[in-house]
Amino acid sequence: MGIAERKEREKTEMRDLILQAATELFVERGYDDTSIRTIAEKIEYSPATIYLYFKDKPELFHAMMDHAFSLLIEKFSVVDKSAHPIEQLRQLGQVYMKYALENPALYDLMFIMRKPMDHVACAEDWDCGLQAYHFLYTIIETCMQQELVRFTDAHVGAITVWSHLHGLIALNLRGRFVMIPEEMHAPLIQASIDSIIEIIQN
Amino acid sequence: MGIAERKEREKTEMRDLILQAATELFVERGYDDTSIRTIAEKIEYSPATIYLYFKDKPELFHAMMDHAFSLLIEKFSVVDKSAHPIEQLRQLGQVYMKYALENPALYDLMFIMRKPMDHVACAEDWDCGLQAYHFLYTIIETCMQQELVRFTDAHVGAITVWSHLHGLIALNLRGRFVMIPEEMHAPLIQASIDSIIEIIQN
DNA sequence: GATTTTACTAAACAGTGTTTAGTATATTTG
DNA sequence: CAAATATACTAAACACTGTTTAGTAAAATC
Repeated sequence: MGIAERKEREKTEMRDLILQAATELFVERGYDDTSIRTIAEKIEYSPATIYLYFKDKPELFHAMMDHAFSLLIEKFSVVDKSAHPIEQLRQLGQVYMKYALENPALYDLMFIMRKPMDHVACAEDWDCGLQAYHFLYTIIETCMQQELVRFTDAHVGAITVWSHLHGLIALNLRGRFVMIPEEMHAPLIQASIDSIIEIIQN
Repeated sequence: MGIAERKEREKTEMRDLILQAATELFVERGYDDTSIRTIAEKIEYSPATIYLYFKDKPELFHAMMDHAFSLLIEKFSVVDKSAHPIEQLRQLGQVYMKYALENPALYDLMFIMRKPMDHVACAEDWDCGLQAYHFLYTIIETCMQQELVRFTDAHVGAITVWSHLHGLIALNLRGRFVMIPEEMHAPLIQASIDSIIEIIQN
């Protein structure tokens, strides 16, 4: 049955084509200006076609978010697992911050926007997010086992670190750092991972 | 010239009426479902009337944000200025977190949403935000003068504390804490102000 | 009392996400 | 191979959206 296989291949190719066009538009124009019609126009299909591959606009952006997470998780793998746990934490943090600064639109999609999470009710509906979180959690757990950090609960520790980094990125990304000169934003964010590590260490 | 005064009074009354209706709708239905038409319907005027009082939808929501900030700043005044600086910081943080938990929609408007910041280019266009920030900055400065905290720069210190608190609220508000049981969210946020203070102290 | 200003609105415009009915083409079946 | 079916796609419509324009009563001024 070679035909069925080919059809399935064509189906995923079309899905990827839509997703890629949507991602390019979203990165350069944002969510509101990435309409179903402009995506359709870019790939030279009718708007209705997109609904044959995605239930609605939020689901399309959920798929885009999944893909963005796979890119981040891929980058997480450069963390040297044989290094000192605190060093692992530093590396993970730096990869995270670098990703956020280099892909602001995708970071926004993954951690700020409401729309891609519309169909996410329970934890299982967001396993890409859980997977990324697990990297941090595991390292914090290791740090705790070796009594390197001041936390008594690994979740509290992981969320403390994550929240701090996310807070910086999110306030910056959504234009709330107007009191800080623009050229200081990136250095401040870059330096934050070292300062938070210094602060949580025993 | 009593007529001119009355007209001006009526003008601000109408503005406030629109703002109040818009705020009520926004708090219970969110930004997207608060259309100019539904606001107009609620106050029993035509949609075009709203444009006689606000340039566009973002400007209306900017005014709403200004008002939300004035409520927060009002609450900031309960901080006991004769108390120990660290205690002042604790009180300020608690007021901030309480406000965020009790007014999630308004917090979102003030610190996350893009739309109300559309017309904000420079720092002067956001003086409500700067004013709120100044409360935190001043306390951190006092803490530094008495060598109570480990910071060498008051802006870095203020932003460290703010980012941590904001990160927690923002991740929670935008549904990214799916890995933590729902009933733990509020306690985690409530406790964070104490944990961050413990961590930054000398 | 005539004129101008003010406050408001009906209707339209161009755009949005989404659905429905219908049409060619490709595949399968008799 | 021809007929029947399934597939992939689209044109057009629906009910919205933010916003603008032209026009109309009423109020204020002269």
